[in-house]
Amino acid sequence: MANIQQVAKQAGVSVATVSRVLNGQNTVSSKTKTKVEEAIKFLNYEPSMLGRNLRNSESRIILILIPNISNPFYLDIIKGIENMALSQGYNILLCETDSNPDKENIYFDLVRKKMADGIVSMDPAVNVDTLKELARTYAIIQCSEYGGGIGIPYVTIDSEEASYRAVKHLIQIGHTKIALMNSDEKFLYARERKAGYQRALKEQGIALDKDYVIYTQELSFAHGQQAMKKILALQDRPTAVFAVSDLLAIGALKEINASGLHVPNDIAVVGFDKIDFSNMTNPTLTTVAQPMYKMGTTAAAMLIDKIKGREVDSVILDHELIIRESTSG
Amino acid sequence: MANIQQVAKQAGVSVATVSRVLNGQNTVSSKTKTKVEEAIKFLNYEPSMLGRNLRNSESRIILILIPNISNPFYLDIIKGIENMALSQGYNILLCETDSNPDKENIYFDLVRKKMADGIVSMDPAVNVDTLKELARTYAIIQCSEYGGGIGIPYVTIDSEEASYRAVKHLIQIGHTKIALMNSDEKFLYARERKAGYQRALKEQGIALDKDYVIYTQELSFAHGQQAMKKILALQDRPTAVFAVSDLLAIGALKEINASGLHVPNDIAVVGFDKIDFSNMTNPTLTTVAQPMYKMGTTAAAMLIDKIKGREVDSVILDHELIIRESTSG
DNA sequence: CTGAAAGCGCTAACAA
DNA sequence: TTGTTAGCGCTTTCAG
Repeated sequence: MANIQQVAKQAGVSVATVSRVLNGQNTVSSKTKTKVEEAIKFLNYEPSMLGRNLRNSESRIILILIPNISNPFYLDIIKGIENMALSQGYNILLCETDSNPDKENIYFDLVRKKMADGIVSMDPAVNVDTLKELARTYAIIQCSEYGGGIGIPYVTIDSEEASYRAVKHLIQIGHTKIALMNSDEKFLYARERKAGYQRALKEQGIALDKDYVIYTQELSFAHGQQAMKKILALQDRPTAVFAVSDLLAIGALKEINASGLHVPNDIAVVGFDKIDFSNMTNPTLTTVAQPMYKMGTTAAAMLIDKIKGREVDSVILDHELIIRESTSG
Repeated sequence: MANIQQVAKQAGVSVATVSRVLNGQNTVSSKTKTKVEEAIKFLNYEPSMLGRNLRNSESRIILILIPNISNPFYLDIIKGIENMALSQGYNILLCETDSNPDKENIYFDLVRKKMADGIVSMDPAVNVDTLKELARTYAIIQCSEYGGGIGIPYVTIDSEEASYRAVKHLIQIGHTKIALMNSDEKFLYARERKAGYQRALKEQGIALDKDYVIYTQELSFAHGQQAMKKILALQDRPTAVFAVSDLLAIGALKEINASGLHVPNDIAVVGFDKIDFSNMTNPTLTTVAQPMYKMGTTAAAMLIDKIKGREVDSVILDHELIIRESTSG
């Protein structure tokens, strides 16, 4: 547990010189450098980040805010953020908010108390006012979800267009009775995905049936099952379902199977997110792929730029429709 | 961005007094306390953890080492660790090692460099020598997986017994031709689960068929599929499969379905871990439940004890066999 | 009950 | 090329 002083003494130089060697400055003669390196090795010295961080007024930690760690949707984004962060000497603190303001506040405190240098927020339910307030002082990026027009840079995909393409695909393979399984429209992405759904229907002259639009409280398997139950109970049952999340869609799949109907012959299903499990279901799930990993690296790079005081602009990434068994029996 | 000096000046007291108020010491008169609190509010002061951490030689961060963030197995353990940590004023840094020594080393460095106060390791493939070496100086707990006898405290379940019960269940419902889908036996849990499998067979006088023991390189869906392919190709096909992980079992399920056979009528399947998705498959999966959340809280509590310099003993928690559709048509 | 002052381990401006 | 020294923001003796 040696410190820089002891290394300096051991090497017979000053702490400044040791610090220079530590930080790879080339203003040190190779002789002294060797001496210092030997002393470091001899004493088994490891520089303390606590001292360095205080001195530099930085923590080299970035916060990732997600509503729920169990949602596989976030996995690849997180990996992207982490790898980019690591490559720039940052570490990530993964924070599950449960969309609970108290828990959010614990994590916001971390940046207020200088224990974190910035935040990548992926929580659509986060307290937007607090976030906006924080963003005035601290580096914050919104990822995947963004509360439009609150002036925080974001990275996302074009949800409206993605939704439009998914529904158009269903129409092209012959469906006209298409249900939408959506989130609460308090979320921007929910409004955008509904808009895309409507545009596709309208373009093909299909009237919007209000009964075909079902809202769920959560993007979970169980809520997908529940919603599908309602859809199956409809008088004029739709022949296709577009769910705004794979977890919902997988719940729907299960429910359809349980009712003795066949996917896709009786009802076709499209999900959204391309989580790993969407390829493990029976049948495999047609879904919209977001470039998760890239979203993560982009968000991290933007955040680090912001931390360093540089200007950053929002980014919209591409998406892709993955056609699999649930729409092509 | 006020600091403690400015608060002291504003309140007309010394920094020591401010610090006392901050830390809730009751050696401050209520008058001065009020003055200080007003100054804090007035200046919008937030104490910096960088300063405090350096002074206290602690980071209040604990590391969680997992091989792969995508494995749902770890989710509840992580939640348990996090909640316990939070309640004690610690934050968690989630570290995915990819079972890659270089990446492990990045994270080990965090504790060497005082950026983390301790480690909960859940990586069975972690470099045991390094871990052992680190454990001499730093607080380390092994969770769920442990490399026996290396002197690091651990929390886990009795894998041998759990495996024994799972296999016994299969025997009780009439199976005698039972395959074991196992991990590489370099992992202790793999050896223990095999031992439980053997004990159950032996107890019932069923001879061990070497062809029925299949090893997979990874605990993943894809590897479960592959392994199941091999099992299905066997001359004398087993009527039941016990997989040491739900992900393997779900892969097996998919493969059996694809081959036109029926679960459980043709082949019964048992998994291990009770991940969320084990209840979403068709049919739902019989599996062994580990008390994940409790494992997490226990590990965190043990680690914090260790950080504070207290003695800690290893813990073995209970498990439970969850019988569902994949073994009871 | 309160204040002065030392120091946690490090970096960087300035001087030599 | 190297050393001296002043902090970064906080906690905690020790004195009063």
